[in-house]
Order: sequence, then structure tokens, then C-alpha cells
Amino acid sequence: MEFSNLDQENLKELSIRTGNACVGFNLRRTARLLRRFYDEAFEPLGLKGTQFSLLMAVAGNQNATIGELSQPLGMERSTLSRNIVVLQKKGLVTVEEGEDRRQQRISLTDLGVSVIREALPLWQGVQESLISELGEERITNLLADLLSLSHIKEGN
Amino acid sequence: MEFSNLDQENLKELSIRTGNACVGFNLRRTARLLRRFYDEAFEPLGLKGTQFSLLMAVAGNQNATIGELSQPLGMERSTLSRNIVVLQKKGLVTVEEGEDRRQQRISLTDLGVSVIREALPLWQGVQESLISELGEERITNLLADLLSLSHIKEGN
DNA sequence: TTAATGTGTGTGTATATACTTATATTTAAG
DNA sequence: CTTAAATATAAGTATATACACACACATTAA
Repeated sequence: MEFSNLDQENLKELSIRTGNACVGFNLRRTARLLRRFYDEAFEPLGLKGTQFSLLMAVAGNQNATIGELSQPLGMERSTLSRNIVVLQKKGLVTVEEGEDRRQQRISLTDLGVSVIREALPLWQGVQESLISELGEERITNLLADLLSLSHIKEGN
Repeated sequence: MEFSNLDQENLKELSIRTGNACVGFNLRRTARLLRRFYDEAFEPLGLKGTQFSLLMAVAGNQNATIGELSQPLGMERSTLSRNIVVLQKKGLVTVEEGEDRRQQRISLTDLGVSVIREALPLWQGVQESLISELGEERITNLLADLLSLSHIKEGN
């Protein structure tokens, strides 16, 4: 492609082409749009979709530190640190100093467990909506592709 | 699935299963991880990937209002309003009152155009990295799936 | 043992995101 | 023509996100 003479016509054309092709843009846009879908589903529990995800990650890694949890989430530790505070304020998780006193170990509270119990059917409802929209196979492929993309490192 | 007796074992199991299956979580995680990839690519221009996307959207919709722009981006108007201010502060876009004095019409500045000219090869570099990682066909399918998902409306 | 180095987490700052509410302006009802 | 309803945007508030830096604690080297 030649980018040197960008008149009004070329810009329009390029905008459409890159908008359709850009993986990052389309990922973010779809995530934005689905976000509302998830948030509405969990709204009766006062949860956002993001918070449900984090709560489930804590459930699967009981007593993990911020650093340990941040790995599978692909999230900055500082980001995770702040997101955990939100769950803590809601009474869903506890944060306790580890033997190494720099570490903070995160666990579910009883309330956290019971909120998960109520949230899981709502999550499953959304999941089934998405599957019925795209079909099981396309969803499976999509998840595999997302996983492959998330393994990309700088320097590739 | 039965969610009523959630002991430690079931929680771990459920966490893994929902984490692997959840479209929203995997979309967000991949978007998080790719974000760094894009941001590093555009760093020489002082741009984030998100800002490049928005700049390209402005390029393709010259003189559009906030409301008009928000449609193809799938973004809240209030969000877009704030994101545009960032580009305006960088001198990349202008914001002008429309004939309808409630409207704000957004256009590229000359600097905006020249930044796009420099950014496009960088974007293409990232795009080619992703394609070489997943292959053209999987990328194409992924984009199609993302598009299908973004058409999901509440009530489906 | 003390000093240097390394590690885990939180804070400061900035952006991205959305919902609710406020404000200005336009359009429609009467 | 005046008032009520509708519309476009911004501002208030909250969360999600990341980078740079600070701080406390731990480990290693001297």
C-alpha cells in the first residue's frame, strides 16, 4: 500500500479498510458491545461482567497473591490490585498479608461463594445466547484464536 | 450443570471451565494483551492503539458529529466525547460547533493527516505480525466472528 | 552484620469506558 | 408565541486499564 499522498478520497478508503481489518480495533469494539450484554445479565447481583470474571479467577486460585493472579488474567499487577479492592469493598474477597509480608493473599468470602452460586446460571444464560447466535463450532474456534493471539510476544 | 454445592473442589473446576469458555473474559484478556503490542508499535508517534483507531475513524467520517461517530465505533457518546478531547489536545483533530449549535463536528487537522501517514506503516507491521502468527484465514474468520458477535442485541 | 540488590504491592497520573444527570438548543404542541 | 418535549453534548461518578515510581520487605554479597 502507498501512504504518501493521502487526499480526502484515499483517507476514506484507508479508514474503511483498516477499520475492517484491524484485529485490535475489532476486538475492542466487540468487547465494548458485549460488555453491556454481560453487565445487564449480572446487574441483579450488583456485579459487572469484569467483576464476575475476576471473582471466578479468585475462586480458581484461592489464597493466591496479586502477582500469581495477574498471570492467568494477563493483567498488570497494579490494575489487578485496584480491581481487587472493588471486590473487597463489596465483601466478596478477603485480602490478607502472607508469610512474606510483602505479599497480599486473596480469598473468597462466604458471601463471595454465594454470589458465585447465583451468578453462574446468569453467566450460563449469556453463554448460551452467544452460542445460539454463532453456533458451538464458531465459538470454539473463536476461543482458540483468541488464545493463540494472546501468546504473541513483542519481537515476533 | 449443578451449582448448588460449591465446595473448594467444584469451585476450582468451575473456575477453569468458565474461564476457558467465557467469550467476554477471553475477548477482554486478549484485548489487554494485544493492547501492549499496538501501543509499543505507535509509541514513536506518541499515540496509543486506541487513539490510532479513533483517528482513523475520524478520517473516514470527516466533519461527523459525536453521535454519528459513536455508531460505527459502538461507543457511548460520552466516552467518545472524552476520547476526542485527548486527540484535540494533541492537535490531531478540530472540534467545531455545527449549524445546529448543539452539535460538535470533528475533523482532522493537517498534523492529524501527517500522523496518520506515519502511523499506517506501523499499523501494517502489527497487522502482518498477527497474520503471520495466525494465518490469513484464521484472522479473516476471527474478524467475521467478532462482527457477528457485535450484532447481538439485548433480548436475544 | 551491614550494605547492595531484588521483589511484591500500592500510589500518582493518564486514558478508556459507561451510566446518570445537567445544560443548551431545537422542535413540536397548544 | 410560549411552553413542553426531544435531542446533542458535557460533566459527575465509578470502574478498568497500564506505566512509572515509591516503599516496604526480603535476599544476597561484602
